This record gives sequence, structure tokens and C-alpha cells, in this order.
Amino acid sequence: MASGSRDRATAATVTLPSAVFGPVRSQTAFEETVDRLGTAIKLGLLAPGAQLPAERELCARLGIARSTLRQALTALGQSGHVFATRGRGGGTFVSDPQPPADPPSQQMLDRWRETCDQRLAVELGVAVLAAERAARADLDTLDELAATLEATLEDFVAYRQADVRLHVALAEATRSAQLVRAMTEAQGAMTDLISYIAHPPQVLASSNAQHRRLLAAVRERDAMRAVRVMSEHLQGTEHILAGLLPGG
Amino acid sequence: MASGSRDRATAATVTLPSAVFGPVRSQTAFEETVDRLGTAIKLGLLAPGAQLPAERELCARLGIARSTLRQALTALGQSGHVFATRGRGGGTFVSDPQPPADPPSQQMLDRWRETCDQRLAVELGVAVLAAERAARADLDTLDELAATLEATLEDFVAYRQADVRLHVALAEATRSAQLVRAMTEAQGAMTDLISYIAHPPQVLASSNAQHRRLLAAVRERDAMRAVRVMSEHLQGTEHILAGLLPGG
DNA sequence: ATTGAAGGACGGACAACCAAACCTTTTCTT
DNA sequence: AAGAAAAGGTTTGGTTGTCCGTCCTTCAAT
Repeated sequence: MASGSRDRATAATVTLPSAVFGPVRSQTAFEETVDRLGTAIKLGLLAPGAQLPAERELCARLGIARSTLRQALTALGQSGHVFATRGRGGGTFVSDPQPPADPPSQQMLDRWRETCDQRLAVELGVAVLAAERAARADLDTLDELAATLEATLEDFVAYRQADVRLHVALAEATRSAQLVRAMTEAQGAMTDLISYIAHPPQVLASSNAQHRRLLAAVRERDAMRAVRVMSEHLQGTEHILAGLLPGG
Repeated sequence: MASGSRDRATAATVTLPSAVFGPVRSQTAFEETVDRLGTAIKLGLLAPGAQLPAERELCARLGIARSTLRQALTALGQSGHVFATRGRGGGTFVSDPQPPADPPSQQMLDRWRETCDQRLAVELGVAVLAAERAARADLDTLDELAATLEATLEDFVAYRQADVRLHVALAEATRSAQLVRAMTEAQGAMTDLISYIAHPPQVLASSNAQHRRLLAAVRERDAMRAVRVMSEHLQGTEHILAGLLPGG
């Protein structure tokens, strides 16, 4: 009635209301900590054997209480991702034989397209900004990582880790902490999706060629070419997923 | 010592540790609700005079308790963004003369580049996916919004609102709820930044020309051209900010 | 006059989080 | 060998945010 005359002003859409009025469930500090550290470990950003900062320092850096951090570390310990040794010189370490990844949840599979969309945005933004801002040292690092990547065509787990490192390094070249975080999140989600999918060496080889072209475009500061190559690179993954999952 | 031999494996960078070990401050449900509704109002997505869903329904949609929602509504009421009328046929409404926007905080100004980077990623992703997925109806809606936009060259506040609607509508055309939300967040942050900056009509006119070219590219499903135009479009804003703020 | 639908207010219960101690183990230093 | 130092492990108590349910008040429609 009274609101009827206003309806003209607001577009009657489907996605917008859900973006404004949709669920607001925020993760707890405990959950987010498990997520952050767990993702970093699963992605190999924290290598097996690596030592985490001391609890008293880490909780300060994370901005949480030590008891909350310990909950998270206990959870990561029970799932076999980290272990702790006591006494001076002790600490919390990333387990050396990492536990096997658990299969993607149904919810994860249902939302695979959203996951890919999110990654697309992050990667395109990173591609443009890296092309604008990458320093000489960044480019050298990226080349090294690409070389490492090309030596791991046979072992998909190793390949995936090196791949993640390359993409995260590209994000670091943008000098944007937020983009680095967004990239790790996106890669974590993607890893959950694709870890259970067979990747023949030929696919990885083609992927490597794209990496090389991407880095060349970044080195020449050709943002648009970087975007195009990146776009093609990501569509490879999407096509594979679209063929295997519903909603493709 | 023991960890020294592993250092080779982990890149000694600056941004990555802060992405993994950085603060984990999670907003409370109350804060996030104020933020979401407040942003939607400030962006004009909830127009002055518009009625919000009833409390009992809204708290269900937001997935929070009614008392928590009421805290948020009380806060928005005290800041003059909404008002409530009681009794049957009553409800919570967006105030008609909206309170004046408060000036951007120092923290906001310090992080302006991160804000722009975030927006860049979202907008580029949206540009690509909209070009791929926009339906006929979406394109018509976008054209209407562009036409509306071109009629508001004189009043910057009105122009900004119409601009936001266009960009959000483009995000809606991607059919990705997450991207729509990311877009509203990014636009909210941008509005805070640029609301206190003079925008002469000639700048807005040039911006409009870019909008038209953008929509043309989307209509022709030319994702790369859409990216290029969008990129130029965003750089306009960045140049203005870079000239006015430190760190440019 | 009655009813129904809306906002408004209150109180108990609970879970997350924090802060500050204190304990135990181990290694390094003197 | 003694002690200091540095790490994880434990306990306690308090604060805050959130939820749930109940009831009250207002007011338009019937």
C-alpha cells in the first residue's frame, strides 16, 4: 500500500535482496583461525616441518587470546596437521607426513561455480596490478617458481603446491595484503575442489605454457595480455569442473 | 636452528606472513548488520521511504536473533538513517532526508589504495562474467540505468547513486550472489572515499561515455573489451584520488 | 469493538572470548 | 651442577555477545 508507490524506485531483482538481507553468520575467531592456518598448511605455504611462531607471539599477531589460539592449534593437532613439542627450543610445527586431504563436501560441490567466479575476480585483479607494479625482484622470483613448477609434471600434489606458490607470489607482487589474502582463500577453496580430480601431465604442461605466457605479459607490463592469458588459464579448470559436476 | 634448514622452502616475503598470521578480528553480528544495512542505505539500494521487512522476518533472513537485529536498527535509527512506526501497518522505513554522510576517517584515507585494488578485482571479474552471462533482460535493464545516469550530470549525489546502481546491476547480471555482495561492499567503500571530492560534470560525462562503451562490449559478449573499458573507467577514479591523497 | 500485525522491552541461559596467572618440560648459559 | 630462559600446558574467573521466549504497546483494518 504505502510502500507500493515506492516500488518503482527499487529494482525488483533476485540477487540484490539476498546480498543485502542474506545471512550474516560470521565465523568465530576460533573457526577463522583454524581456517587460516589450515589453509596455509594445506596449500604448502607453511611447509611440513616449518615452525609456527610461539603461541604467545602468534596470538598477539592474530589479535586473539591465547586460549582461543590454543583451541585452534588443538584442533589442527587432532586432525594431524601440526604437532607441538614442549620445553625451551620447542614449539608448534607443521606435521611432516601431512594427513590426507578429506574429500570435498557436498556443499562445496554445490557452490563450485561461485568459488570459480570468486577466483576469477581475484586472479584478474592480480594479473592487472602485477603487470603494473611487479618489481624486478618479483619477476625473478616468479621465473624461479615457474621453473620449479615445470619440474613437477608427474606428481600432481607437488604440482598443485608449486602452482599455488606461483599464483600467491603473483599476488604478492601487487603489494596488496588484501589481495594476497583473497588469493590464498581462493586457492584454498579451489584446492578442495580439484584435489580429487585426475590431472594428466598433458593438461599440466599446457597449464605451464600459459604460466610462461602470463609471466611474459607481466614482465612487459602488458596488463591486457596478462588478463587474456589468465582468463584462458582459469577457463581450463572451469571446463574440467563443468564436465564433472552438476550445473555445468 | 632446526627450522633454519627449512627456510629455503618458504619464501621470505613481507605480505604473505601478514596474510597468514595477520589479525583475525571478526565483526560481531551486530556490527555486520549495521554495516550491511547502512551501506545499502547510503548507496541508495534501499531508497528513502522504502520499508524494510518486518523485524520478525528480517532477523530470520539475516540468521540472527531479533534482539540483535533490534540493536542494529536502534543504531541506524539514532544515526538518522531509519525510523520506525508502531502498530499495524507500521514498520521500519528508510528516512527520507538522509543524514549527511560523515567525512572519511583517517584510516579510510590511509587504505585508499587497498580499497581501489579490491574494487578493481571485483569490477574486472564482473565485467568478464557479465559479458559471458548477461541475459537479454539484463542488458535492457542496464541500458535503462545508463540512460538514467546520463540525466544526472549536475547533481553528484544523484549521479553517484545511479552509478552504483549500474555497477551493482552489472554484478547481478553475473548471477553470482557473492559478486553482488562484493560489489556493494566495494562501492560502499568507494563512496566513503569519493563523496568529499568535487566531480565536475565533464568528468561525469566522460565516465558516462565509458559506461556506454562498457555496455556495448558486454552486449557483444566481448569480455576482453569489457575488461579494457572497465579498467580505463576505474583508472579515472584512481588518478583523481592519487592526486589528492598521500601515497599517490 | 475486536483482531491482527507491527514495533518495544525484559530476563534467563549459554557460548565465545579474554585476561592473568601458574605449572611442567626442556635446553641453554654460567 | 645450578639456574635462567623459553617454550607448551592448565586453571580460573569474568565479560560480552547472542539467543530464545515472553509479554507489552500501539494502531489500522475489519
